[in-house]
Amino acid sequence: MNRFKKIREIVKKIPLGKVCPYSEIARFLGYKDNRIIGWAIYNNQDPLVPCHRVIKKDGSLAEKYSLGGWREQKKRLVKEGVGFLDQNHVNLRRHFWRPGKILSSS
DNA sequence: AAAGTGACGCATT
DNA sequence: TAATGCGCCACTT
Repeated sequence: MNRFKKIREIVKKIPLGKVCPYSEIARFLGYKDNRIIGWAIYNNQDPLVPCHRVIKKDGSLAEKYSLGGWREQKKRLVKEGVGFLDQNHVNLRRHFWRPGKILSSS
């Protein structure tokens, strides 16, 4: 049931300085609809959920970042050391992370 | 209770 | 190459 909750749990596990695409989270949890990831953190006020580390698969940021738009999101990421190739494209080569890493790291 | 809405991503046209 | 359609779930009204 609480897929949203599950999703947020995953998002919480994204390490500092890393980013994770919506689709990876969805796939990890067995969901076919990537949109639910965004919905799960839409208007999310929980500071424990680093929703700014969740991005689109091509590295671009969601335009409707709830806490101030993608520019704010970018600011947060840069602050964590995440590099950008373009104005709204994360350097996935360096900062890509996927939920599966939880398994290999523990 | 039913319908609308909402941070995506891929296949097809 | 760009635009459109589908997938499919929880929350709000």
